[in-house]
Amino acid sequence: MCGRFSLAEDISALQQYFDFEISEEISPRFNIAPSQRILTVISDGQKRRAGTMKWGLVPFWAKDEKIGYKMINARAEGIDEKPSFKHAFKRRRCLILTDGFYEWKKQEDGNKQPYRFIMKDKKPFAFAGLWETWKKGEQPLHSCTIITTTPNEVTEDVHDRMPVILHQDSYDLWLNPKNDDTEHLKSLLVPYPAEEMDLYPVSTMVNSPKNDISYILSQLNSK
DNA sequence: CCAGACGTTGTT
DNA sequence: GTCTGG
DNA sequence: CCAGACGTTGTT
DNA sequence: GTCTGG
Repeated sequence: MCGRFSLAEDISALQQYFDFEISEEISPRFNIAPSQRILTVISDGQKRRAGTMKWGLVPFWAKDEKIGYKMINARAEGIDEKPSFKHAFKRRRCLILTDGFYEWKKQEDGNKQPYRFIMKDKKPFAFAGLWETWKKGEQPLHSCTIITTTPNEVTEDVHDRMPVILHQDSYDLWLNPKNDDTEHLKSLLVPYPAEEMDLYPVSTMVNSPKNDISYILSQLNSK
């Protein structure tokens, strides 16, 4: 996991829900893939600031930004010890905003069936992420990664990993750049309660008129 | 010591 | 930058 | 992560 | 099978 997710909400609703300031335009998408720019929230120590970052962490020491293609996920286990993640874990944690994510289940006939995971209350939510700044010539590149953990009772039938989803009351703790309580931070990186989540199969994940945001929303509303 | 990797998921 | 493997 | 290509010749 | 692009 977590290779794909979505962001179908309109920005003002997200802004109200997550309480951040933003100066960028973002567009809703039903299927966000690695290497694309995704909506993140960080803390400057005072306020929550939102902006886009490229999905695929490029550590500050990287010589080649292509390394980001291998850094789309970070396992929660040992995240504070891995050379690629330890710096970001200590100082650069972020939220990654979403309203659903996808996992593929391998069926007996060999085909893969995509499933969409959402909250039962259909509200947006946030993955725990890390971010970095990398100097690309003159232009700094901001990139990020999504942290994964073991599955809960809803996701385990489809996949053996799931993204770390944070509770609203732990956002500030996670984002605070001055928080260096490693054990406490790591204690947040656990599976989200299955009781609050829901899933349903989706027909296909290719770009098509049937897979735009209105289609996804109509599926949500018909449940 | 230097050189080279630094990651995850899933194996048609 | 920092760790691992040789 | 999945989906889709996996090639060359010859050039708008 | 393996790499690339999204």
